[in-house]
Amino acid sequence: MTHNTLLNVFGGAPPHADPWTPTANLRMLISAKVLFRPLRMREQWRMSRWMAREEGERKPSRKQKSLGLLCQKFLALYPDYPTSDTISISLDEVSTSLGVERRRIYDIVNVLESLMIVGRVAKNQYVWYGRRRLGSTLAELQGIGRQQRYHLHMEQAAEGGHREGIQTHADTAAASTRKDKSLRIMSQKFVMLFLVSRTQTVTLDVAAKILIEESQDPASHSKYKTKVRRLYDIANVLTSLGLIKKVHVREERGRKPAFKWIGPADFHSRHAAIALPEAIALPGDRKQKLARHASFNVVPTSVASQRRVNSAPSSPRREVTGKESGQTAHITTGCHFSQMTRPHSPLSPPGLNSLNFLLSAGQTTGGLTLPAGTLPYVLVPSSTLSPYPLMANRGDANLNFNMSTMMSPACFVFNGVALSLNCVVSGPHSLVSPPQTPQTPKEAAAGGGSKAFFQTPGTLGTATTTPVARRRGSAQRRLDIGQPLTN
DNA sequence: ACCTCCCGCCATTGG
DNA sequence: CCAATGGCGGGAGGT
Repeated sequence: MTHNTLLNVFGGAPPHADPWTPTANLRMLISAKVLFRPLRMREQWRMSRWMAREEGERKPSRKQKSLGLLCQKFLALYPDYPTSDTISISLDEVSTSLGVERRRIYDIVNVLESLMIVGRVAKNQYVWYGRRRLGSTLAELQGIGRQQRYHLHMEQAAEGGHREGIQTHADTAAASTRKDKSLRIMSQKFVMLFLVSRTQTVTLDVAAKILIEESQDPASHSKYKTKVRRLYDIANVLTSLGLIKKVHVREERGRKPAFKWIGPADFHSRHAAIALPEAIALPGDRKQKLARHASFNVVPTSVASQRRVNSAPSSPRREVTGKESGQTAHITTGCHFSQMTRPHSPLSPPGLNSLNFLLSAGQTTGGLTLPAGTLPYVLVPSSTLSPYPLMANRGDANLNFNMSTMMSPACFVFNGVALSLNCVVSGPHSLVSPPQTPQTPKEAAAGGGSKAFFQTPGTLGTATTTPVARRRGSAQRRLDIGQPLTN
């Protein structure tokens, strides 16, 4: 059974072949919704109960409606390891298909998104990544968790310790006006706790305390109960993902509800490509300056040498240049500009914090297809860029390349600053079509050599690189992400 | 009686 | 302005 099949069942026909609503009454519920749209949900619910009773049917029982169960149904609709990132999810269809209120889908999707099992693409539209990125996501969360010293937080919270004790790195998260104590964020933090814990066990109690403690919103400091409720929700989804399981921890005062990590523990081996040397840590001060206008230059090197490049001062280096500041930093594997679409995700703190151009060989790609709205991957067909068949960012759904910004003259905006991101690839293999596009003055000033760019023909859904005529020699080619497009 | 946590109201957001 | 999101906590089911 292919994705297509699933998708067809999913998107196409009316919801009657729905495996999750075996009983007629649910179906009726659904049609009732359509007919009586103006009715309040509560009444609809009562109505469905009534109908069920009338038909002498099994009442659902609260348990059978748990988020966890619902999540399992959701997961069952898609492959764990899809071969491409082209499976799209429509919340409408899912909620109809699973026969639940839309609100519930948001709960699930939010925690799935926090683990990059799905990615938000647009309104009512997500992409399914499955577990393909799970390893790297977990690794990243673990890294952040350590960096944030979450293990210390845990010890502290465990003994009902004081508050505000530990320095959570310069949290420059100023003006975080956002109501982002969201499920997404909570979920990521919750997971971090497991990944950082020696025993890989986390009590809801401790988790809740930490979450409250971190919440910079003083108003939420007294909402322990609410936090716990949310944690249960998250835990249910994580459980259905097979990442954690419920347990109890012994304590002098009896047992406390807790969860234990039973998911993958070795994130490193898998997906070697993604595990390549990454992030260059630019010295603090430079970050800002570089962020004003980052330009990433990639100089040809044999693929082989790339693997060890991180330590050896091998051939021509890839480098990052802050155009306006005139500063240059050398990097190893490449870069990835990370910024989030969604505010304050622990996964990618705002800022130019890491750059990853994955230049590993052997990646399979055709043209590239981008989910409308984001650019999680920048894939360059190996046929046109043989030494560098794949350029990808971290698979970070938060990466802030979205088509609309790409199409604006401003290129793309980062922290309110318009930027252009250039990846210059030189050598005989790098080929991309030169733009027939007039460039902004600024652009012109910045560049040298012919420009190539990602076209986004027609729809916002695709970007392609087109091979350019014969290229030879050491001519430099540049690949600009964020060029204004023609039209 | 305490642990879970579903349900849906309604404030926010985003388009 | 309206639809899509999703914070939030009352109160009911489960044990």
